Amino acid sequence: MVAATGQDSPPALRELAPPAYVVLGMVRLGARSGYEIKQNVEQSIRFFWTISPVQIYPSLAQLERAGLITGRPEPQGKRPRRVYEITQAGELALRRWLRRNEPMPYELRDIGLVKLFFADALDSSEAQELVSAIKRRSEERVATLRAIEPTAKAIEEEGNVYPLLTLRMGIAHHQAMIDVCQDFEQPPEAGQV
Amino acid sequence: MVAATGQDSPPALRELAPPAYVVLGMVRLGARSGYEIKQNVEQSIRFFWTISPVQIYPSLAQLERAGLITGRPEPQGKRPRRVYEITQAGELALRRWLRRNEPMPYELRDIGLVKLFFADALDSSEAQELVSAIKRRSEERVATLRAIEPTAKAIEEEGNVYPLLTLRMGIAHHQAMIDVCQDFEQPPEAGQV
DNA sequence: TTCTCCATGTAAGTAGTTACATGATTGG
DNA sequence: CCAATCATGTAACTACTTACATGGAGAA
Repeated sequence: MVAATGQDSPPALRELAPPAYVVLGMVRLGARSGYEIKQNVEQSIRFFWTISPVQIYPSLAQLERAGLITGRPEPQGKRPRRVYEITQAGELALRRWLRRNEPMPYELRDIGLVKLFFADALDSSEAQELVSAIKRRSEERVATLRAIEPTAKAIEEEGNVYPLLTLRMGIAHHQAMIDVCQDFEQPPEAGQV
Repeated sequence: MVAATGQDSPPALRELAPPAYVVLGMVRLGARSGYEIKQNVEQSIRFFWTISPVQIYPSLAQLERAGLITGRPEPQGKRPRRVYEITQAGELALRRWLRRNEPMPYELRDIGLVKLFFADALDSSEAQELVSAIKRRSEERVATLRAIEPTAKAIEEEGNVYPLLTLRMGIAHHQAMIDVCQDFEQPPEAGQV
């Protein structure tokens, strides 16, 4: 591909990029302003997708031009503020994206695992220290995720069950890493339970 | 930070970036040329770190200037080729990096989980289809990783045990996601085993 | 009054990818 | 002789991050 850089064609007509769908989905779940979207992302999907204000505000404008959300000014006193709602067209576009069966690459970038991979260069006690650093990191992550569980359960009560599912995945995910570290530190006896 | 863009100071003296350490570590494990490094990465750490030829060759040059590896030409016939070995200084630098206790951010970027997070927008059968797509993806990943296990075990026999550990983590990791999907598809009866 | 939060952006820089370019060697 | 692989690179582009800019609102 050569063209379609984004300067030449009106963004409203081009295929939406993932950040725009994230914004659209968050508006659907009740985030009203760009600021609220950022807050909600930090409380939920940031563990598998990040987005910054610099991406959020242009995405909101693009979605509004495309008629997928409607915005109206709702200033707090003299502080400017624009609040949004999803439209019928927006609901449809979101569902179409969710149904679209396209490759979903799972991209992990983890210096910790890279270091662990090369840990044979260290002597054994230092390498063990690396293993427990990795383990501690996952333990902290599990604690962070558990702290979010009540919020996710409240969202579930309101009829949105999938945020809780992704949370459980994150927890299971890191718990599995903790278990592997533990096994490695104290190898289970063969023939024992 | 404002300066230190890389054009102005000789790269040999600046702090090495992660890709350079990846290259250094791979040379230590026996990858001789840039090409071999790329091959080995594709067989191992690509699941948590990727690197392209465009990063590899400049890194090799930088490491050589810094005295952490030594290279000599070893053409295959008329095809040019440069092979490398790690130096004492290189071993030290690698160990210093491995020991350095710095934050090790765990960065996951996964459109699949994002879609799952928003799946309440779909009706229930479509959402279930998404869950099984996620599950299938992890099953395929586990199969891919299992196929690498023999290689990792061979490397273990040669005295490098940590590559196998990171492989086991990857497997456990995705197996945990599979289990969560399964639980969600067939909720376990409370009070039952 | 001063600090933190709310709210929205611009400008510049970093890290990385993809596409392309080149050409030799090996195996069928 | 033709395709796949070996081997090394350059140039252009994309996506994202960080730093900065601005200023009102509410709380201590």
